[in-house]
Amino acid sequence: MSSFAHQLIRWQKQHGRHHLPWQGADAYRVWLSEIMLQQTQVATVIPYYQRFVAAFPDVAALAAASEDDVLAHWSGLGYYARGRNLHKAARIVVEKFDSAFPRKFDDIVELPGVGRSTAAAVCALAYHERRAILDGNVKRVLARYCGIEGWAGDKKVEERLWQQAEALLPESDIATYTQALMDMGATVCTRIKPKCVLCPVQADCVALATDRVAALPTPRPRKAVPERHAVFLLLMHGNDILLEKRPSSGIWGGLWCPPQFEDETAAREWFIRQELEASAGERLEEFSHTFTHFRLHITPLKVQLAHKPLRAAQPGAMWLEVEEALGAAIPTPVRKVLSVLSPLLSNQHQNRRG
DNA sequence: AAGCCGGGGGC
DNA sequence: GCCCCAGGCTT
Repeated sequence: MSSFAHQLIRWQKQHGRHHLPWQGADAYRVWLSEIMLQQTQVATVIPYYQRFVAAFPDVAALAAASEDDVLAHWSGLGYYARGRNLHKAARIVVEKFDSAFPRKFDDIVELPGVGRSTAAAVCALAYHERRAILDGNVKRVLARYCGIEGWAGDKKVEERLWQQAEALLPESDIATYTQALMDMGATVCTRIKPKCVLCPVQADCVALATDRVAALPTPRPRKAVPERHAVFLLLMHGNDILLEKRPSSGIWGGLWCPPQFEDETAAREWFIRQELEASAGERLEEFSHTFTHFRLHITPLKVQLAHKPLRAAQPGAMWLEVEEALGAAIPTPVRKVLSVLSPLLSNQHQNRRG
């Protein structure tokens, strides 16, 4: 066994994390945790994971649930395609694998939302199979340990990292080793101010030996984020608000939001076309929401309807009490607006979904 | 290869 | 503010 793997396994037993809620769990829960942990930090995931397994204790329960219910439990976690794919995958597992989470890597990696690294993580952690993972932690650890230059998003760089990840695998103790890589990256080989004096492989680290720890891994090239504007039309009737289900592709796919417009003029035109009559209108305080690739400035426009709408809500739309809406599949900025709208709600209720 | 897809932690 | 996080999918 390489010294690298041996040192990591030894380090893990004494200094690794041993109380994460999905550790030692079955393949379903390991898979669920891995999906939630994609691009999301452990501390953020834990409360979502706890609520999720309580609601959907096994893959059959998840498959039996509605996509809407699944997304309601995903609300606030972001990257909602993960939630939609998770639900889709659960139904595939029920149909194609008789409700037993697949045992083979080739089957797991075919599930929607599961790529090479996530499939390998499930195989290594749940099945103790000899598979290499390559997530953010591993990329950082290997870039430093092996002294690999270049942004990991670059195809050639990523291929080198995969190659090293495979080459350094131990013959046994795969689950412990895999967890060690991630725990090391999360607690010792951190992005900023790494604790090299505590590192079990400091003696062989190329970055440390060549004084490049702070420079590796090479950061992603940055671009300016464009600014966009939007109006949220908060159509109220008493305590009820109108929400529309967004198309499954694009931002906040499959989630429930107030009607959204590019500007106030577009919102007014839509309002008139719907033959609605307002008894009062109010422009609420503008706020902004930042995504990875743009910043959205949101102006909430609150309108009290004079009469109850004659027509029922159209398909893909629904009227909900504000309090109910806070328990639905809504993105964070909508949660923010609804919380302002309903200041009488108790803190406990507002925080229920985290 | 590059863009899209959220939200938050930590500095 | 900035950068990244137990990535994968689409174009």
